[in-house]
Amino acid sequence: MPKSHRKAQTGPPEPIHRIKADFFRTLGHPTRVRILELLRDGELTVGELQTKLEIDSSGASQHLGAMRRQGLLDSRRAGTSVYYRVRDPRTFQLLETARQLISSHLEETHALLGELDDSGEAPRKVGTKG
Amino acid sequence: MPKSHRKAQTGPPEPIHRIKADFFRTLGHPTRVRILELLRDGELTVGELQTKLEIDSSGASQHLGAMRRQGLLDSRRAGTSVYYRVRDPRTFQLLETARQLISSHLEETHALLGELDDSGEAPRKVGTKG
DNA sequence: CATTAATCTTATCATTTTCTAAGATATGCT
DNA sequence: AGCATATCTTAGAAAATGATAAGATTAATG
Repeated sequence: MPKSHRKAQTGPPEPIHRIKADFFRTLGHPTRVRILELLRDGELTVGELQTKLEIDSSGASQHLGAMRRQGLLDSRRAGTSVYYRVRDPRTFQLLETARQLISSHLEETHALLGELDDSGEAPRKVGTKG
Repeated sequence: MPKSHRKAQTGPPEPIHRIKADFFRTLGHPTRVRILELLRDGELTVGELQTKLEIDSSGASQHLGAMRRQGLLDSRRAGTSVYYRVRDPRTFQLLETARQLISSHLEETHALLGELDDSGEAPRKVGTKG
């Protein structure tokens, strides 16, 4: 039915979906994904993470802070050091499911590349220019 | 050990983590999360999604395209309409795990709020200003 | 209290993402 | 072909995000 151009947003911005989107967006940075993987085997200090990630203290603090605010990480202080750890082990399950999804998409993509020589033409889906 | 400021990135930007981050970033928008939830019970046309989401065709196409490129969605054309569906059901498992993680964080946050009246002061974690 | 080490914060700028508007393509129909 | 509907693409403005640099806190130690 919708045919015309320009149609403005109307209702409230669906806060539930915004919360979920914020959660995923927090995971949407290579350094932050790496931090989670580094913390798979237990807690590490900011300094240790800094070294492994090869970033400065500002970057480390900012990324860690974002993930702590999002509830992904927990921290405790010991002297001048601060240890971070993953708060909920289900976070790793999430990462694993994501890995599977990405993996099967990559395989599919790879399979399609092979068909370029075989079955006549590229089996283009809608919107994929040939 | 690291004490000094400024330390530049050195090695390659870890493409594996970039790929994972891109995946999560694709999920990092309220409209895109909503699209996945709307497609939980099966495929819908762009026009149907447009109506339910109250967005214009440009926005719909852009979001759908991003998710199709990421391998989250699949599409098929039927006449002038295009039907979109979620490619892999594990995507819903991912959403469910995310929901659980968000939920338990919200509960924790809520519990902390309650303590403001009881146990003297706000039990501030590292870095939370009082 | 001064010093040092570790972490956090703020400000600014560059980059990326999203929104909006306009138009281009594709399909079906007469 | 000409027209209508649905979807996609592009371009530029606006908003959000990330990188960098400088400095502020916090805690331990002499």
